[in-house]
Amino acid sequence: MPHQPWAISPLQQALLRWYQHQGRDLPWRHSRDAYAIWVSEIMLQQTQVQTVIPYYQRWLEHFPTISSLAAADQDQVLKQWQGLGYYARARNLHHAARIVEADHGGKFPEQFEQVIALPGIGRTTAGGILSAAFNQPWPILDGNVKRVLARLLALDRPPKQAEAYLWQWSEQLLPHGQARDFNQALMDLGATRCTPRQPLCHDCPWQAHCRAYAENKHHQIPIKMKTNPIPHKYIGVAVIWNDAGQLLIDRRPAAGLLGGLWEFPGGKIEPGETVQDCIVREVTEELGIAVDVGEHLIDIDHAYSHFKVTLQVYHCRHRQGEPQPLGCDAVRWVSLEELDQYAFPKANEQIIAALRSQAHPIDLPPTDLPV
DNA sequence: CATCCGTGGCA
DNA sequence: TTGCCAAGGAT
Repeated sequence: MPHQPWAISPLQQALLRWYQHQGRDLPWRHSRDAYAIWVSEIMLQQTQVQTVIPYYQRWLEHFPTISSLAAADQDQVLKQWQGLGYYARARNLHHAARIVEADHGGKFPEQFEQVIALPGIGRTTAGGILSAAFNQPWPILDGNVKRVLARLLALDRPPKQAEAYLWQWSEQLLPHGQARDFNQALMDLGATRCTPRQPLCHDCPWQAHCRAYAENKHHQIPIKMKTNPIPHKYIGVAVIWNDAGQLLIDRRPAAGLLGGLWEFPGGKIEPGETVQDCIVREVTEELGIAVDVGEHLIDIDHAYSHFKVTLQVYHCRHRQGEPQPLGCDAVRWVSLEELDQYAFPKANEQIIAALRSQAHPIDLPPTDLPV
C-alpha cells in the first residue's frame, strides 16, 4: 500500500485523465445495478466486448432482475447463452442467482467474502463488480491488466508464473476513492492501446512510465508460455428421423463439455471403425435404440479450447426401441421447427442449417435406406 | 497446480 | 489454412 492512499501519483493521474477522454462507452458503464454489472463481468470472461454486447442486451431484456433469473429453468438460461461458449458460466450464474435469492433476500451482496463465495465469481470478477457497482477499492487482474503490468514492469517471465507479484502491483496502484474508474481504465488501456499484437505505444498515457517501451521490449512482453499441440477427434453424428418426420435430440449431462446443451446424438469413432459402425454403436449405447444409417448430410470441422473435431453427420432412420437417456440427461423427438426452442452448441447449429437448406423429412426415402 | 472449458477474429 | 488470443474460474 502507498504511504498516502489518498494521494494520486503522476502515473495514476495519467491513466485516469486518459480514461476520462479516451475510455470506451460500454453499455454496462451506464448502470450501477450490481446485477447488470455482474452479468457483464461473467459474459466478459475470456470473451471480447463486441461479442458480449448483443448477448448482454438480450439477457437483461429476458432476465431483468436476479429474481427473474432465479425463477427461470436451466433450458431458458442456456438458450439465452447459446453461442457465447463456456456454458458453465451460465449454469453458475443461474445457480448463484438462486443463492442470492435464498440467502441475501434477492439483493446482490456488497461484502467481498460473500461475493467471491458465489459460484462463477473469482477474485477478479468480485473486484470488478464491487469496484464498478460500489466504487469499493478491490484490485483486479484480468488478461488486460496482466499484459499492461507485464509491460509496465518489463516482467521477465510469463504472467501466469508471477500472479502473486502482479496482484500486489494491481493493489498497490489502485487509488482508493477512484477504484471504479481506475480498474475500468486499466482494462481499456489493455484493450485499446496495450494490445497483444502491435501495441499503440505512440498513443499510450503510460509511455513515459513503461519499462518495456524504454527497453524496446514491448513486442516480446508478456513472455509466452509454450503450448502443447491439441488432439483431433472424429465424431459420428446421427440425424435420426421417425415415421412422424420428427428428429431425435438429447441433452448432454450437466457437467463437463457443453453441459446441459441439446445435441444430435453421436460419439467418437474408434480405431478401425467406420462412421456407420460408430453411429450404430453409439445410439445403441447412449439411447438403447436401433437405427439404419442413410445418406451423408455434412462434415463439420470445429475447434474447441483444447481439441479439434470433425463431425461426420448422417441421416438415419429409427428402427427399434424407445429412446432412453442412458448416456445423457434427456431424450426428445422434435420437429424441425421446434429445434429453435433448444440450446445447441455452435457446431450443431450448422447441422440444423444444413437440414433447413437441404432436406425436408417428407422428401427422405421412408423405408429403403442403404444399410 | 495443470487441465478443462467455446467461440470469433485476426494475421 | 492454421495457430494464437481474448474482461477467468472450477477442480
